[in-house]
Amino acid sequence: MGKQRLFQDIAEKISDFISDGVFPPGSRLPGERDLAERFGVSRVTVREAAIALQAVGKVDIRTGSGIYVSDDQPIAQNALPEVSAFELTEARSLIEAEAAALAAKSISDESLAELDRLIEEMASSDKEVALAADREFHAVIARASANKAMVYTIETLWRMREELPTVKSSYDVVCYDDAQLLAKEHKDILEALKARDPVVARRAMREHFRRLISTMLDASEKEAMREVQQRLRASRVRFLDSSVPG
Amino acid sequence: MGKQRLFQDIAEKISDFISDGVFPPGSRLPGERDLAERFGVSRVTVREAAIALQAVGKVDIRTGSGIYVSDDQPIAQNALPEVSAFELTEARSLIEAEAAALAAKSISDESLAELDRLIEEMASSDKEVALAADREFHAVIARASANKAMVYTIETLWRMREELPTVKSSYDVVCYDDAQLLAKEHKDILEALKARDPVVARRAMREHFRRLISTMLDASEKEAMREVQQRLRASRVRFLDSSVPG
DNA sequence: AGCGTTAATTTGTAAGAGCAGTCGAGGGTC
DNA sequence: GACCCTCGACTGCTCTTACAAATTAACGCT
Repeated sequence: MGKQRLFQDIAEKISDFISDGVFPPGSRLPGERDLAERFGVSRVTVREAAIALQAVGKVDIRTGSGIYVSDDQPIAQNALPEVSAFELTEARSLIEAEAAALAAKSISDESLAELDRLIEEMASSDKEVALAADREFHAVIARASANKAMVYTIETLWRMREELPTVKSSYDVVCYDDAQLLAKEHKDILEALKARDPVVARRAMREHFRRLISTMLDASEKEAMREVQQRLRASRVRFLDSSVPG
Repeated sequence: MGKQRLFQDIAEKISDFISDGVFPPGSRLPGERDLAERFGVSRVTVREAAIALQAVGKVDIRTGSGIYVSDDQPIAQNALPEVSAFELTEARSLIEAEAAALAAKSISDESLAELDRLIEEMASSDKEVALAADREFHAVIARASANKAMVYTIETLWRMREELPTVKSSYDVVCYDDAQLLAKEHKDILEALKARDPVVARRAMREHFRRLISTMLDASEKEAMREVQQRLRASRVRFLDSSVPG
């Protein structure tokens, strides 16, 4: 793992210096020639490192002047936060339930047909296909809410589910151990949407995720230590007691 | 405007080729020497362009093998979507209401005191201070939900409110034209949290945003009417001018 | 046919040079 | 004294040449 490009090493070192406050935001760091000598590498390498850092917005290279640390350092805005599978599912439960409630009032017949098709696809034995169908099922409902902010939010939540390793493993364990139950929940949601009933749609979506959380908690309980068990159980009580808006 | 770095020119050209399908995702593009000759630049410059593209994820440079176009081209994942002020407010209404309901059950006394302080700060005549306090008020409640996914989501929604120009202007018009009403709504939310009542907290938060939406709609109605009037006035002037032959 | 070695290709890094843009010190003008 | 202009030092930008290291494909051997 230790053998990556040299210029990437240099880029990381410089980046660390910036993080550690050696080079404060707005300040100018030593010239290319100087840096090359300090790191014991060629100017080309320093330059490549600088360009890589510039491309991600950490520094700003000004011709004839120097390399400057960018003022707005929080470039990590697009980075996903470290959340637990439980937190993510709770958030999805609350947010997607509201999206479903919105969708119930304005969903088109085409979208309903699409959802029908996706439920069938989720029964596929191919995990990849089933997962994609699951994702699309929730995405269609999000779009049917006719609110682009909700769509974006729900997309981001799904990215967390797939891109955060710990979350992904938790979901993969839980999601497909009871396919029939999963299918029934999706059908319940679809029925509520077909009936154009926001209240039932919200409840169905919450129930879907409530069951997922429950299964997750059961799964973790088997492997977790005693104190961890208690914390999760407390969380479960808190969520299950949450009163649903009418 | 036309004088930027040469390697950036090359990077743009290559990027265009990728967008235009000349180099499909996954394909390997010509070697550095080859590209250098085609563009009439040195190999170093091609290399710098490639590194810049790699830093933003458009290509993948493999030692000893070549430069490959990345499979997942949608780099615009961190870009905020184009949402209207109305959509954003609706989404905030639904999501922050749930965060408030969660927070009601677990918020600490310290956080409640913090919220008290922030409400006072929002009364400041300095718009900057008031805005920062508003933001922090919602952020404190989000954190009190003890769900990092909710915190991140609400942070992102606030970023939309500040970074999308059209949304920002809408909010700036609406938010401070009735400071007393705004203060009362915030106090209502705080009271519900102090009472540890999730249902009332949710309702108060929804009411807060419902009123904002309502005010926004009124404002946009007035704006639309004003535009119509102006257009009519312009037409009248034009007509009067043109109907008087010299 | 399968497998290991070799050779060609490609990226990675180095060193050195000259060009062009930036910025400040110093001198000149009003 | 205040302003402007020139000039020179500094810095980034691009090119050339050269070699090292990694990968890949061809080749020959078993």
